Amino acid sequence: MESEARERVLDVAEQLFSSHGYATVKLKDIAKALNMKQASLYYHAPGGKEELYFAVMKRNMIRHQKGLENAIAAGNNWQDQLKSVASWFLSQPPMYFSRMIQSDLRAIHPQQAQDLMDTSYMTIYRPIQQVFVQAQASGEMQSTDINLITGIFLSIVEGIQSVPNEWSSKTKDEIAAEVIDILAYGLLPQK
Amino acid sequence: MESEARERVLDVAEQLFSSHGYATVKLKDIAKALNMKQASLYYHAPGGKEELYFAVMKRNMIRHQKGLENAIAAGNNWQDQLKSVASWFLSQPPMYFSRMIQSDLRAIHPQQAQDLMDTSYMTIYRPIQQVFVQAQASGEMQSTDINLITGIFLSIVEGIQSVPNEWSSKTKDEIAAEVIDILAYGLLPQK
DNA sequence: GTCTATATATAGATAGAC
DNA sequence: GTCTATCTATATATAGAC
Repeated sequence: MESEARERVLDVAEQLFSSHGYATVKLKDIAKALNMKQASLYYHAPGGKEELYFAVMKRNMIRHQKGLENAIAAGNNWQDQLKSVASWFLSQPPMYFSRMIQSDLRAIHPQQAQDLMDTSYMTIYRPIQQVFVQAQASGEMQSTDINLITGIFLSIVEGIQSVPNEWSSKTKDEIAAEVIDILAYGLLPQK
Repeated sequence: MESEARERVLDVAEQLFSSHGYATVKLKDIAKALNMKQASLYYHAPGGKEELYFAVMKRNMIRHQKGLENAIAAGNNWQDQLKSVASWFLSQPPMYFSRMIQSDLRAIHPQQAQDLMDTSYMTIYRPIQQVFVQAQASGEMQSTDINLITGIFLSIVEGIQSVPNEWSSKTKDEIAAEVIDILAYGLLPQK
């Protein structure tokens, strides 16, 4: 049971850690965004920076699990499911998967890093992978390398997250739909 | 004119900074990979960490400019050009563009950050963008949002960089070719 | 719950011997 | 060119007042 105040701390920490990474974000930055002093954070997060990061990411992943479940259930074919999944991601603090793996997890204890790797696999990677598995099993999609296309999809979503708003008058949802249409014409069975 | 020894320092620093980011990599890590002590780095890089990062990234981008130029010249149609471009990237230390922008450049002086942004635009983004511009102008590709598709392509290449080798028995070049084929069937003019 | 003050740890940078 | 020793700066963490 998390207190209201701790939730607020986690929210701000999540936004910053997600956007800029573990090492780049200082406790002072988080405190500043909350209009408090660095030391005050230890009331809400007695375990310090590393535990705060761990708690933030764990909560993030559990939320994604539910969000993705709903998103996938909302679509009747894989294109709609992926558009819905993309919308979900774009409604959340940006998730830079590759940076998490290549940078952030290297800076924390290996056991906690492994935990987050396993958790992200179960909560994020696997649900999306299953969309592709089912789409192929039912013949709605060409046979391609499942892990490859899952990874590519996640990369693309990450890419959309970081597209500057000035580059386009489109909303990110519109961009996502456009990209998935591009993917679709290549992935659909030959007509 | 860079000395042989400084080149070696830049090589190692580039590998580490590119893979894990500015804030995560400590001067001690770079020194260790070179079998020397942290303080010894200052002989080769008197400007310290920030200038080392700047020099490394600048050199990286200039090398990419030449590599991309050759890669693009090697292909007769946009698919071959992109495969060649992807091969080039995959032969280089991984370049995580979004992390550079979202994390690394925030940690250095704004003026140097702006310089690297501008340089990366000219040396990396623009050459790839031109592949799409020309492909569309000549009718070999459907009309789509140029900046969008350029960004997506870069995201995908980044994604391939970080695909663990165990996931697939394919080489990264094979993976890249496969992905571009997927893109192609969606991007080619309707038949 | 948040503060000031401060302790501790880590990282970056400098001086000078070899 | 690289080392040891050390200084300084920054960041994390703790203590205790309010």
